Amino acid sequence: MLHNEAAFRASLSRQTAVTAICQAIAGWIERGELTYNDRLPAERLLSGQFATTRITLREALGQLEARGMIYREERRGWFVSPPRIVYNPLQRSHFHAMAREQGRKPATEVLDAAKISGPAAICAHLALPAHSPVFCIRRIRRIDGRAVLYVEHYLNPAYFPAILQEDLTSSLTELYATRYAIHYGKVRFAMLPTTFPAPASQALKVADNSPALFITRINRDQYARIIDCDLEYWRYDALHIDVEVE
Amino acid sequence: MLHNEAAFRASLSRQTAVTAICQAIAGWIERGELTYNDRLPAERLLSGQFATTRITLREALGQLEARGMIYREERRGWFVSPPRIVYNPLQRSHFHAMAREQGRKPATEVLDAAKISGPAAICAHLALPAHSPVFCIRRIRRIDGRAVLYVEHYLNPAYFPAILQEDLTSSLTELYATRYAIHYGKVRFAMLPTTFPAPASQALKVADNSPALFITRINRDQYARIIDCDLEYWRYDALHIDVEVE
DNA sequence: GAGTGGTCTAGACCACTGG
DNA sequence: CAGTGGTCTAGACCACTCC
Repeated sequence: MLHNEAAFRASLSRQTAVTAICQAIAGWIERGELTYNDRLPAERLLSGQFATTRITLREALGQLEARGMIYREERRGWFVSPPRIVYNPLQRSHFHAMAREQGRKPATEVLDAAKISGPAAICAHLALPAHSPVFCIRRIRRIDGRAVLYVEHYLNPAYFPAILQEDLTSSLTELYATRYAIHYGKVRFAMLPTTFPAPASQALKVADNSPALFITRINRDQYARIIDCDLEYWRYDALHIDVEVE
Repeated sequence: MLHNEAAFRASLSRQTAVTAICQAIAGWIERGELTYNDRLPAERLLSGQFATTRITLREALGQLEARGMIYREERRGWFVSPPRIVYNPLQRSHFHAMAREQGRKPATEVLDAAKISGPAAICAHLALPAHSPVFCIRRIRRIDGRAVLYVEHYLNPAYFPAILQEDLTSSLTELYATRYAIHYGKVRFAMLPTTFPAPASQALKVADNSPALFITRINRDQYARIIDCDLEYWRYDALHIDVEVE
């Protein structure tokens, strides 16, 4: 099959402008000339350096983004991706502890928290009748200053009276334990790659079409009661999932 | 903050050519005017229909691809994505059974199978000394004819004498059970989003920069011995991970 | 061989960020 | 307000697929 042979050679030796640019920039990062969270030079500058157009340059940047080597902040520029956080969704999530164990600096911001009429899908997760009242807490989480996670927590209000008056900036896990004597038990989670929904991309300052890892967790307590569920949208280059069953 | 207000309004009401095209094509799919694995009209045709350039049109197609609504085959065109396969990596993987349970048609192709000197990383996974001989089986898997998975299996040869002479097109799980009386026990898996490596993109006929879900599984048998590990590269729009611990 | 997607050029204007 | 990224135009040639 000469056709396939030719295709194969081409795919091996193909040296398009885009791949050349990718290799050059990847080289800067590997050799440490650019490090974590450093900003790349402006697109017009780079396209000049590589003697090409912005369109072509942006194609290359998009490929490096897809590989998780760089990321962008809406209208601010391109940055070198820091190492991924190793995350086991089956463990009781304690974001701050997890980050610190890996030598990273965590931070949490509460966007808002309210009692709402639960959307049908959420109530189904919580095993409640549709439109039941639920607590909704929306937060974003940072690693080393970079916003990596937009999360909506939905709580069964029966188990957490007056929790909206508490300080929701710290760990919910801890709050559950100290204030309500509720501990996480079994977890179920689902995960699929998509893009950020509008509220998430706004909060994280990413382009609203950029890819994300969407993780749903349904959490039970020590009595196997469903106590809450999380809808998590992660920057997809921030995560390394690692699951080991005990 | 007038700045933020303006930004917010813009982001809500923004109706760029790209988003308009996305909505139009998404509408075709939602209304069933295009269904699973249908090919979209040619790019030049579409760009004419939307009175725009191919660059802009391709931007829109790229966004729909990121959402998992459409996919492309290298130089063949754009197609409507079929529903995702629900996959629990903690369960003993039986690809064919899993697909059939979900009403899909599975297929497997063996690319090659050989005894090789194990790369260091693989030997570490298998708890073998570096460069130990291992069996390497490379396969691709299809759902309803669409190649969705490129996988490299690495087997500890001590447990599977002469397995390379067997028919490797069917389930390894079954082969292990019937021929070697070995059954899967505990599993560990890691997962991270990246892009396809060259051999995978070639085998699956995807652009070599396109995003993929990279899943590593390390499998133990009923005696908790590590028997094999899999390096799986999935089309990222083909999967819906769902993990429930027993 | 016709038509397709993959790549690329050489510009332009706008909306936003940051000093 | 200068500079940036986001968006868009109107073309072009090449390598490949499919008939």
